[in-house]
Amino acid sequence: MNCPKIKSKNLSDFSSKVLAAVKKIPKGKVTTYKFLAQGIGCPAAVRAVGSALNKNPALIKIPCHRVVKSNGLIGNYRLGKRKKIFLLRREGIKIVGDRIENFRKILYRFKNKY
DNA sequence: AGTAAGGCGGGCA
DNA sequence: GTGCCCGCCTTAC
Repeated sequence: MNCPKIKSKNLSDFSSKVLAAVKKIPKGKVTTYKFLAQGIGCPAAVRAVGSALNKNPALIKIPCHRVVKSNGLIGNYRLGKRKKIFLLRREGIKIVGDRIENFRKILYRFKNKY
């Protein structure tokens, strides 16, 4: 595919974009795989986004736990869903079961669509 | 190089 | 609301 424009040595172009975008998510907010995909100009690559995050090279630096499903569910996480929930709660995000409360309100949307 | 699997989304029953 | 199925793009073997 040709969406990615930036080249990187260790990371694929795609991953680089994804990671860069994730870093922009403000603390206390969340975004979805879909918006993320849109944000990097590949709205159809939602799955690929997940893959990229799964191989997250800098798990700590990159707040991948702030990325959830578009239906408000937590979704999965490299270190386990449980851990993801823990991290989110620690940022003030409330979670009930597997669902985020006030999902709509704390949802972060990317400004630049491409 | 071919194939399977994955932190998903959307549509429909 | 749930569950199933198909499509999507990338990465790993």
